Amino acid sequence: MLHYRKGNATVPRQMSQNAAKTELLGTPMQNAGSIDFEIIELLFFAYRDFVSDPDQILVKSGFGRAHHRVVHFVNREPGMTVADLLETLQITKQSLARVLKQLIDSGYIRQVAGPEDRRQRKLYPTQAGRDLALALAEPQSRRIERAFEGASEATRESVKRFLRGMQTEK
Amino acid sequence: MLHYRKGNATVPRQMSQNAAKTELLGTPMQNAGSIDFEIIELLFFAYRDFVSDPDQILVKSGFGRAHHRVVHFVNREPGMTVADLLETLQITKQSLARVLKQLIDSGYIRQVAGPEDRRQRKLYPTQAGRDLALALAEPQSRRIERAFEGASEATRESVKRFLRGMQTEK
DNA sequence: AAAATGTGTCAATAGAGCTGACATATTTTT
DNA sequence: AAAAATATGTCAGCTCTATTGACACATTTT
Repeated sequence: MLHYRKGNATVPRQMSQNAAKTELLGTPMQNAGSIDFEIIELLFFAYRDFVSDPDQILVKSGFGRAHHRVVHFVNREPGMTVADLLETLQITKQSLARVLKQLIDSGYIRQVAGPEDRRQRKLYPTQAGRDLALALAEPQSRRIERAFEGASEATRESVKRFLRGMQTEK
Repeated sequence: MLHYRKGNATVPRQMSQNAAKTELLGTPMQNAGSIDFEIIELLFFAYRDFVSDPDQILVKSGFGRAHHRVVHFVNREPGMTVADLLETLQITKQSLARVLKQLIDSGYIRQVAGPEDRRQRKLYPTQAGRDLALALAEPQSRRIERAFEGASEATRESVKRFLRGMQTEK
């Protein structure tokens, strides 16, 4: 599954010519202390390709990955506040500010003062924002369906349970 | 599983007061065209927390996520070339250059001219590089083990199969 | 009245990535 | 031998995402 070429882990010249340079390691790192390197890499490759789909769409509108996250969660939970969004994305207010402003200026998201607490800025998608979120989710959904091809409902649940278990508990 | 507050999807004022502003959507995006938004979010949160462990270690040495990837793959496949690494990480040569240079200057990785093709720069970890890669993999491995807690071998295989299926085929 | 909260904004900075262009050494092809 | 291709390195300039710290404003809570 690794994308790089296997085998041919040639021992560097120094190791045979100069005994002092034993510091160079020619043996692949594996099975060290029961660490499963394969699944670590699988997660890396899976996620890398998973985000590549929306990334391609986003460059056309001049947006980036951060815009995707914001537009996704605001669509999933209309009325969420800026504080909710910061908590969800675990980024800082300043990081969010520019991205959110651009989405508001572009007409994908709007702010409404909270009905009870008027300090709050509740966030809602416009129809354009909803359309964008759906367009971004669609290729990701297709990729997931392909990965689950032929899988039972129990398998799907196992994968979801695993992914939930990967999260830091709060 | 969502980190943001559920419920209270209050309909914004405009929607009740001004019929012209129907553009604001108050309903959560879900079940649209059989898209499974939950697993999309699970992947996002799982990966976000998965990389947070090594990130915390790396800030201490002044390195970032890019250094992690490089040191990981060079340890997994000693003797890989710069071209192999670019292919694996799917980044450009220029992006890799700075990161690789820093790792070489810091003594974690060394370059050796290819024994057959002397244009090549084969990459090898030093012992310090191996130690770093292991230190970074360790908390990730613990997180994965926790997520697999009580899972059967078949479940582990199902998860791996799913992750493989998420990759773009080449 | 004072303190806390939710948000917005400013300035400065950093890490990671990009494109395009060009240089060098080496190997392969013609 | 000459030309083309390959592997790598490097330069300049750019973008996006994210950071910290500071401060301001309106509003709510104490």
